[in-house]
Amino acid sequence: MKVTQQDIARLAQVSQSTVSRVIAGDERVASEVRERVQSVMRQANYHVDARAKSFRSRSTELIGLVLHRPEEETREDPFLSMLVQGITESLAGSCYRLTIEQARTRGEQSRIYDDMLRSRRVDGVLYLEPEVGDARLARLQKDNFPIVVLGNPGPLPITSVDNDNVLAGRLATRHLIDQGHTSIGYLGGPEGILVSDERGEGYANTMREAGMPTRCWHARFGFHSARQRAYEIFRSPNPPEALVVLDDTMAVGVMQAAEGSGLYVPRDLAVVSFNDSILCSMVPPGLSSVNLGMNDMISLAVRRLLGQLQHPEAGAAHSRTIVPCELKIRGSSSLLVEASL
Amino acid sequence: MKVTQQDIARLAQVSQSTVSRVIAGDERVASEVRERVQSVMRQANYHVDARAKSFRSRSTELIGLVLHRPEEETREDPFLSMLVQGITESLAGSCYRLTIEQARTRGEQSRIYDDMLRSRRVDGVLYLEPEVGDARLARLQKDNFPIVVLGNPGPLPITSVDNDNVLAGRLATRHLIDQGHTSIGYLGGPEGILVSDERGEGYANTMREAGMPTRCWHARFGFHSARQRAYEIFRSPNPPEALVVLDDTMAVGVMQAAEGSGLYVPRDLAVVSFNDSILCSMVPPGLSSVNLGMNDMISLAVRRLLGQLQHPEAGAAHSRTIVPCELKIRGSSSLLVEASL
DNA sequence: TTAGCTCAGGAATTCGTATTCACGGACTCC
DNA sequence: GGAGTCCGTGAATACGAATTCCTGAGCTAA
Repeated sequence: MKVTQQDIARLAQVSQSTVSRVIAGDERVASEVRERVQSVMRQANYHVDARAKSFRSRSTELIGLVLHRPEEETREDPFLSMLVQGITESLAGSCYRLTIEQARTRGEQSRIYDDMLRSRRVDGVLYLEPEVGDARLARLQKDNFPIVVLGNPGPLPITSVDNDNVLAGRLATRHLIDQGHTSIGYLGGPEGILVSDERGEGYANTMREAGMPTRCWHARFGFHSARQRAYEIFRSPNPPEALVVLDDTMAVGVMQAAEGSGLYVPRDLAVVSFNDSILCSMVPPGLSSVNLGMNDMISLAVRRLLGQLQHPEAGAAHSRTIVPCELKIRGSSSLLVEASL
Repeated sequence: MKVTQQDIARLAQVSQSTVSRVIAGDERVASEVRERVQSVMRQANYHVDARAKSFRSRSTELIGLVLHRPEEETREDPFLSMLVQGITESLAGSCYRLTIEQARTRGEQSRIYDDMLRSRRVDGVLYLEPEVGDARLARLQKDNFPIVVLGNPGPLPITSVDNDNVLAGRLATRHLIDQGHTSIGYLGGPEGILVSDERGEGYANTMREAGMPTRCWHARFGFHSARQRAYEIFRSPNPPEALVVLDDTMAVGVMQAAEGSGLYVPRDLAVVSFNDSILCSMVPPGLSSVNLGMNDMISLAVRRLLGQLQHPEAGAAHSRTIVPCELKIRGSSSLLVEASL
């Protein structure tokens, strides 16, 4: 049988309101009464009913992480682990929990939107990599729903935490130019993916400024797809001698294709990618990668979201934070540092 | 202003009960009325209030994933991605969502237990890698709380999905013996971790049966810790010529330490590990690994849990499923397959 | 024809908590 | 010493949907 505040109240000879107050930590209840109630609660093994509480207080104490990629693409990608672990870690100490909402298709996006927002299944959301002109995002913002975008929110006045992907693309490209390369290509993700386009833009700008021709390829996300595309690139008439690659997972695929094609990294092919994940240290000769400060981004984004949840009235205000990025040079782009994984 | 069923009822000239019935898909409501109500709901942009619904129906439509490792250990480990993605994928189509509960410390375990179970914040849990004799697990079971253990539940009558870690340890060790190695060691995780002990047991049994001496080392989880420990191992007086390593992430650390110690894999050191994750294909010369059927385990476990949620009365019944495992041989343990990543 | 039955749908109740309002006593202040 | 204030507490209410109970109309069968 379910123990309720009513039961506790009866046993402790107080009213249900008082029990509720004790639980809420209301200062105004006499310490003698408080202790009596607490003792009864302990004895009766009472625990607040989360559902009733969330019904009454209009808060689920849940924040949603909205992903827009299908499982296949992120399965086994350490990026997701980093994200999830970073969020739960940042959430520790608050009353909030993380729930994951995966929007595979348009239809699912719509369902999730209704579920989360209109039904108020979560108190706020972390929105990852919105598409350009995401209508749902605009509506969320208009409804003043607590939301923080991890990435570029476009023109919308939404609080966001992002890294400067264009700059990151520049850093990577600049580094390869500094190494003396002139034939540098860019391997991005599927067309229309913002981060991919932005990094590609940084690449293209830098190349143009250096008076060098740009060459861009696209692949689907993930190791296998990148490896396959890289094989094609190396078989092409005039393969590049250096590649900027969208992310570490894909870059590892590229490096493997290079090896399979008889190219030595970094001598025959230099590679630089993005994220600076654990993979960079794992694969010889070490993968040069732009550290995008994801951990900082994540904890900042969570902090911003928690702030919004605590001060819902300050809804109009929004902020856009750009986390600095930094190139980590490893063996894949420079003979000098080959030993340092 | 919040739109409620009451509002819809007024607009559609019916009672609130009828609106509720329409939403629930009750057959007994006249199709004419049903359509009228549905049309009004659409126009008014009505959505069920998830909190009220969960309060009344006593279901949060949430399942919890209970992890027992601190963030540091799983951060960037593709294993967690696999887990999370597998679960959300298996959950697609059901009304349930995933929330993550990370139990870092004893105190947190207790808090989570109260939160999830006693407060009924989730409808059921997937319990990962319980510790031996986990008291909370016993209580959960006694309370007939929907739960499926991913791993070994010990002597408790709890539905579980597991792989045969002892057998997996045997397969790995047998393979190394078949390759002609005689000096084979085992590098496990922290002492007292069940999966690690079980795989080590399979290793030890097989070695004993072959009349070979066993040598076991321990390291903390993760790439860096394993790499460091491997360096120590290779510097020891009489280093092994083959190693069975607890998981892929750690094995990659071992292989890197081997390279750093001037040992060539597989010639000077053969390595076999567990999980058969994407990492195995990523690092040259390919990492031999026992595929533990994690994807099958995950989808099975979710299916079992959903079954329990649908038929709570069948609480007494429990099942223990062992997913088959299979050794994938790659370059790290055999010169013959060096080319196959 | 009428007792009995089916069925759509309305009225009322319920879930457990948080919160508002009200009250009586103790206290302060002029 | 009376008016106003503060404080601890209890009573009552609200939250929104699901569900139970009930009613009245239409139907069937004897």
